[in-house]
Amino acid sequence: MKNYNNVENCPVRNVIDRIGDKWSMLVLLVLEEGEVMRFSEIHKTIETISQKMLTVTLKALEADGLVSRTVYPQIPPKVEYQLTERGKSLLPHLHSLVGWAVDNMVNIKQSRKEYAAELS
Amino acid sequence: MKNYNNVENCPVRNVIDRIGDKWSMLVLLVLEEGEVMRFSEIHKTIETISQKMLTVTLKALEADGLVSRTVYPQIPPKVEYQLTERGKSLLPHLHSLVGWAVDNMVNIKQSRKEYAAELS
DNA sequence: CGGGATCCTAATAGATACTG
DNA sequence: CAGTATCTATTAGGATCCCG
Repeated sequence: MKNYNNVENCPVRNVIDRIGDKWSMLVLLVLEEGEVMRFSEIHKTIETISQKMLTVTLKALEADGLVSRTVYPQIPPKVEYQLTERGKSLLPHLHSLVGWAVDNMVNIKQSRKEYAAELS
Repeated sequence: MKNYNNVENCPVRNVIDRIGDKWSMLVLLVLEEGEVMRFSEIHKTIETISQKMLTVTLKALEADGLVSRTVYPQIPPKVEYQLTERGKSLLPHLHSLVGWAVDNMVNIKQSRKEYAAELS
Protein backbone atom coordinates (compact mmCIF):
# COMPACT_ATOMS: atom_id res chain seq x y z
CA MET A 1 0.00 0.00 0.00
CA LYS A 2 1.27 3.42 -0.91
CA ASN A 3 2.29 6.05 1.56
CA TYR A 4 -0.35 8.74 1.85
CA ASN A 5 1.11 10.56 4.80
CA ASN A 6 3.88 12.72 3.41
CA VAL A 7 1.82 15.78 2.64
CA GLU A 8 4.79 17.80 1.42
CA ASN A 9 5.63 15.52 -1.48
CA CYS A 10 2.29 13.88 -2.14
CA PRO A 11 1.09 14.86 -5.62
CA VAL A 12 -2.49 14.18 -4.63
CA ARG A 13 -2.36 16.63 -1.81
CA ASN A 14 -0.40 19.01 -3.94
CA VAL A 15 -2.98 19.20 -6.67
CA ILE A 16 -6.01 19.47 -4.42
CA ASP A 17 -4.31 22.13 -2.35
CA ARG A 18 -4.09 24.24 -5.47
CA ILE A 19 -7.35 23.65 -7.28
CA GLY A 20 -9.36 22.58 -4.25
CA ASP A 21 -9.85 26.06 -2.88
CA LYS A 22 -13.04 27.94 -3.42
CA TRP A 23 -12.23 29.77 -6.64
CA SER A 24 -9.14 28.52 -8.51
CA MET A 25 -10.85 25.94 -10.67
CA LEU A 26 -13.55 28.40 -11.61
CA VAL A 27 -11.04 31.08 -12.59
CA LEU A 28 -9.15 28.62 -14.77
CA LEU A 29 -12.32 27.64 -16.59
CA VAL A 30 -13.32 31.25 -17.09
CA LEU A 31 -9.88 32.14 -18.45
CA GLU A 32 -10.06 29.25 -20.86
CA GLU A 33 -13.24 30.68 -22.35
CA GLY A 34 -12.05 34.27 -22.35
CA GLU A 35 -8.48 33.64 -23.52
CA VAL A 36 -7.14 37.09 -22.59
CA MET A 37 -9.02 38.91 -19.87
CA ARG A 38 -8.64 41.97 -17.73
CA PHE A 39 -9.10 41.84 -13.99
CA SER A 40 -12.46 43.55 -14.20
CA GLU A 41 -13.66 41.23 -16.94
CA ILE A 42 -12.98 38.18 -14.81
CA HIS A 43 -14.69 39.88 -11.92
CA LYS A 44 -17.77 40.60 -14.01
CA THR A 45 -17.93 36.97 -15.10
CA ILE A 46 -17.71 35.69 -11.55
CA GLU A 47 -19.80 38.28 -9.76
CA THR A 48 -19.93 36.40 -6.49
CA ILE A 49 -16.19 36.50 -5.85
CA SER A 50 -14.87 39.39 -3.80
CA GLN A 51 -12.15 41.62 -5.19
CA LYS A 52 -9.78 40.40 -2.56
CA MET A 53 -10.33 36.73 -3.27
CA LEU A 54 -9.94 37.25 -6.99
CA THR A 55 -6.61 38.94 -6.35
CA VAL A 56 -5.46 36.19 -4.02
CA THR A 57 -6.57 33.43 -6.40
CA LEU A 58 -4.89 35.00 -9.43
CA LYS A 59 -1.65 35.47 -7.51
CA ALA A 60 -1.61 31.82 -6.47
CA LEU A 61 -2.26 30.66 -10.03
CA GLU A 62 0.45 32.99 -11.27
CA ALA A 63 2.92 31.69 -8.70
CA ASP A 64 2.33 28.15 -9.94
CA GLY A 65 2.84 29.21 -13.51
CA LEU A 66 -0.71 28.36 -14.55
CA VAL A 67 -1.65 31.92 -15.41
CA SER A 68 0.42 34.78 -16.80
CA ARG A 69 -0.06 38.40 -15.83
CA THR A 70 0.73 41.34 -18.12
CA VAL A 71 0.77 44.87 -16.74
CA TYR A 72 0.38 47.89 -19.00
CA PRO A 73 1.97 50.78 -17.08
CA GLN A 74 -0.61 53.45 -17.78
CA ILE A 75 -3.25 55.37 -15.89
CA PRO A 76 -5.74 53.97 -15.28
CA PRO A 77 -3.81 50.69 -15.11
CA LYS A 78 -4.58 47.76 -17.34
CA VAL A 79 -3.69 44.19 -16.40
CA GLU A 80 -4.35 41.18 -18.54
CA TYR A 81 -4.45 37.56 -17.54
CA GLN A 82 -4.27 34.44 -19.63
CA LEU A 83 -3.54 30.76 -19.26
CA THR A 84 0.03 29.59 -19.73
CA GLU A 85 0.82 26.37 -21.56
CA ARG A 86 0.98 24.63 -18.21
CA GLY A 87 -2.40 26.02 -17.30
CA LYS A 88 -3.85 24.86 -20.60
CA SER A 89 -2.46 21.39 -20.04
CA LEU A 90 -4.42 21.13 -16.81
CA LEU A 91 -7.75 22.00 -18.33
CA PRO A 92 -8.62 18.71 -20.05
CA HIS A 93 -8.41 17.02 -16.67
CA LEU A 94 -10.67 19.61 -15.11
CA HIS A 95 -13.18 19.13 -17.90
CA SER A 96 -13.07 15.42 -17.32
CA LEU A 97 -14.03 16.06 -13.73
CA VAL A 98 -16.69 18.59 -14.61
CA GLY A 99 -18.20 16.15 -17.09
CA TRP A 100 -18.53 13.56 -14.39
CA ALA A 101 -20.06 16.14 -12.08
CA VAL A 102 -22.67 17.13 -14.64
CA ASP A 103 -23.59 13.52 -15.28
CA ASN A 104 -23.94 12.63 -11.62
CA MET A 105 -25.12 15.79 -9.92
CA VAL A 106 -28.81 14.96 -9.96
CA ASN A 107 -28.30 11.52 -8.48
CA ILE A 108 -25.91 12.81 -5.87
CA LYS A 109 -28.38 15.43 -4.75
CA GLN A 110 -31.01 12.75 -4.46
CA SER A 111 -28.67 10.59 -2.39
CA ARG A 112 -27.99 13.47 -0.04
CA LYS A 113 -31.69 14.00 0.51
CA GLU A 114 -32.27 10.33 1.26
CA TYR A 115 -29.30 10.25 3.59
CA ALA A 116 -30.55 13.31 5.47
CA ALA A 117 -34.02 11.75 5.71
CA GLU A 118 -32.64 8.56 7.25
CA LEU A 119 -31.02 10.50 10.05
CA SER A 120 -34.29 12.03 11.22
CA MET B 1 -20.19 33.32 -21.61
CA LYS B 2 -21.57 30.83 -19.17
CA ASN B 3 -23.01 31.72 -15.80
CA TYR B 4 -20.60 30.90 -13.02
CA ASN B 5 -22.48 32.56 -10.21
CA ASN B 6 -25.20 30.14 -9.22
CA VAL B 7 -23.24 28.17 -6.67
CA GLU B 8 -26.19 25.97 -5.77
CA ASN B 9 -26.57 24.46 -9.22
CA CYS B 10 -23.10 24.88 -10.61
CA PRO B 11 -21.59 21.43 -11.23
CA VAL B 12 -18.09 22.84 -11.00
CA ARG B 13 -18.67 24.19 -7.55
CA ASN B 14 -20.55 21.06 -6.63
CA VAL B 15 -17.71 18.73 -7.46
CA ILE B 16 -14.96 20.78 -5.86
CA ASP B 17 -17.03 21.26 -2.74
CA ARG B 18 -17.07 17.51 -2.38
CA ILE B 19 -13.59 16.38 -3.39
CA GLY B 20 -11.84 19.67 -2.70
CA ASP B 21 -11.74 19.26 1.04
CA LYS B 22 -8.65 18.07 2.79
CA TRP B 23 -9.26 14.33 2.82
CA SER B 24 -12.03 13.09 0.50
CA MET B 25 -9.91 12.52 -2.56
CA LEU B 26 -7.32 10.70 -0.51
CA VAL B 27 -9.89 8.42 1.11
CA LEU B 28 -11.36 7.53 -2.28
CA LEU B 29 -7.93 6.59 -3.62
CA VAL B 30 -7.15 4.51 -0.55
CA LEU B 31 -10.48 2.67 -0.78
CA GLU B 32 -9.82 1.93 -4.41
CA GLU B 33 -6.64 0.13 -3.46
CA GLY B 34 -8.07 -1.60 -0.43
CA GLU B 35 -11.45 -2.56 -1.93
CA VAL B 36 -13.12 -3.43 1.39
CA MET B 37 -11.69 -1.76 4.46
CA ARG B 38 -12.52 -1.33 8.11
CA PHE B 39 -12.44 2.05 9.75
CA SER B 40 -9.21 1.26 11.56
CA GLU B 41 -7.56 0.01 8.38
CA ILE B 42 -8.25 3.26 6.59
CA HIS B 43 -6.99 5.13 9.60
CA LYS B 44 -3.76 3.15 9.64
CA THR B 45 -3.22 3.87 5.95
CA ILE B 46 -3.72 7.60 6.41
CA GLU B 47 -2.02 8.11 9.75
CA THR B 48 -2.12 11.87 9.61
CA ILE B 49 -5.90 12.16 9.56
CA SER B 50 -7.65 12.59 12.89
CA GLN B 51 -10.37 10.18 13.94
CA LYS B 52 -12.94 12.92 13.75
CA MET B 53 -12.06 13.99 10.23
CA LEU B 54 -12.03 10.42 8.99
CA THR B 55 -15.54 9.99 10.40
CA VAL B 56 -16.73 13.26 8.90
CA THR B 57 -15.19 12.50 5.52
CA LEU B 58 -16.62 8.99 5.32
CA LYS B 59 -20.07 10.27 6.25
CA ALA B 60 -19.97 12.88 3.51
CA LEU B 61 -18.86 10.33 0.93
CA GLU B 62 -21.58 7.98 2.11
CA ALA B 63 -24.21 10.71 1.87
CA ASP B 64 -23.23 11.31 -1.75
CA GLY B 65 -23.43 7.62 -2.54
CA LEU B 66 -19.74 7.33 -3.35
CA VAL B 67 -18.96 4.96 -0.50
CA SER B 68 -21.07 2.27 1.14
CA ARG B 69 -20.97 1.45 4.83
CA THR B 70 -21.72 -1.97 6.29
CA VAL B 71 -22.18 -2.42 10.02
CA TYR B 72 -21.77 -5.80 11.69
CA PRO B 73 -23.78 -5.57 14.92
CA GLN B 74 -21.35 -7.23 17.26
CA ILE B 75 -19.10 -6.28 20.13
CA PRO B 76 -16.57 -4.95 19.46
CA PRO B 77 -18.26 -3.40 16.43
CA LYS B 78 -17.02 -3.97 12.91
CA VAL B 79 -17.73 -1.53 10.11
CA GLU B 80 -16.63 -1.97 6.55
CA TYR B 81 -16.37 0.62 3.80
CA GLN B 82 -16.10 0.23 0.08
CA LEU B 83 -16.58 2.23 -3.08
CA THR B 84 -19.98 2.15 -4.74
CA GLU B 85 -20.33 2.01 -8.51
CA ARG B 86 -20.74 5.76 -8.51
CA GLY B 87 -17.57 6.12 -6.48
CA LYS B 88 -15.70 3.85 -8.86
CA SER B 89 -16.88 5.89 -11.82
CA LEU B 90 -15.28 8.98 -10.34
CA LEU B 91 -11.87 7.44 -9.90
CA PRO B 92 -10.59 7.54 -13.49
CA HIS B 93 -11.05 11.30 -13.44
CA LEU B 94 -9.17 11.60 -10.19
CA HIS B 95 -6.34 9.53 -11.62
CA SER B 96 -6.26 11.79 -14.63
CA LEU B 97 -5.74 14.71 -12.30
CA VAL B 98 -3.16 12.92 -10.19
CA GLY B 99 -1.24 12.00 -13.32
CA TRP B 100 -1.04 15.63 -14.32
CA ALA B 101 0.06 16.55 -10.79
CA VAL B 102 2.86 14.00 -10.85
CA ASP B 103 4.08 15.21 -14.22
CA ASN B 104 4.08 18.87 -13.26
CA MET B 105 4.85 18.96 -9.57
CA VAL B 106 8.57 19.58 -9.90
CA ASN B 107 8.11 22.48 -12.31
CA ILE B 108 5.36 24.00 -10.22
CA LYS B 109 7.51 23.93 -7.12
CA GLN B 110 10.26 25.63 -9.07
CA SER B 111 7.83 28.31 -10.27
CA ARG B 112 6.71 28.97 -6.72
CA LYS B 113 10.29 29.47 -5.61
CA GLU B 114 11.01 31.89 -8.42
CA TYR B 115 7.80 33.80 -7.75
CA ALA B 116 8.64 34.10 -4.06
CA ALA B 117 12.15 35.29 -4.95
CA GLU B 118 10.80 38.03 -7.21
CA LEU B 119 8.77 39.49 -4.39
CA SER B 120 11.76 40.04 -2.13
C1' DC C 1 -13.74 -1.00 17.67
C1' DG C 2 -16.02 2.71 15.81
C1' DG C 3 -17.55 6.18 16.67
C1' DG C 4 -20.30 10.74 19.24
C1' DA C 5 -19.97 15.13 21.90
C1' DT C 6 -17.49 18.97 23.23
C1' DC C 7 -14.13 22.47 23.17
C1' DC C 8 -10.54 25.02 21.01
C1' DT C 9 -7.50 26.90 17.39
C1' DA C 10 -6.04 28.04 12.77
C1' DA C 11 -7.04 28.86 8.24
C1' DT C 12 -10.24 30.99 4.90
C1' DA C 13 -13.32 34.20 3.20
C1' DG C 14 -15.95 38.55 3.11
C1' DA C 15 -16.74 43.77 3.94
C1' DT C 16 -15.06 48.06 3.86
C1' DA C 17 -12.04 51.83 3.10
C1' DC C 18 -8.18 53.63 0.76
C1' DT C 19 -4.60 54.52 -3.25
C1' DG C 20 -1.16 55.16 -7.40
C1' DC D 1 -8.60 50.22 -12.90
C1' DA D 2 -6.49 47.11 -10.19
C1' DG D 3 -5.29 46.50 -6.62
C1' DT D 4 -3.60 46.90 -0.85
C1' DA D 5 -4.62 47.03 4.08
C1' DT D 6 -7.31 46.07 7.92
C1' DC D 7 -10.76 44.09 10.38
C1' DT D 8 -14.28 40.70 11.24
C1' DA D 9 -17.09 36.45 10.49
C1' DT D 10 -17.21 31.86 9.19
C1' DT D 11 -15.47 27.38 8.69
C1' DA D 12 -12.36 23.52 8.77
C1' DG D 13 -9.80 20.90 11.41
C1' DG D 14 -7.60 18.89 15.68
C1' DA D 15 -7.48 17.28 20.79
C1' DT D 16 -9.67 15.10 24.23
C1' DC D 17 -13.02 12.50 26.67
C1' DC D 18 -16.67 9.39 26.59
C1' DC D 19 -19.66 5.26 25.53
C1' DG D 20 -22.04 0.68 23.80
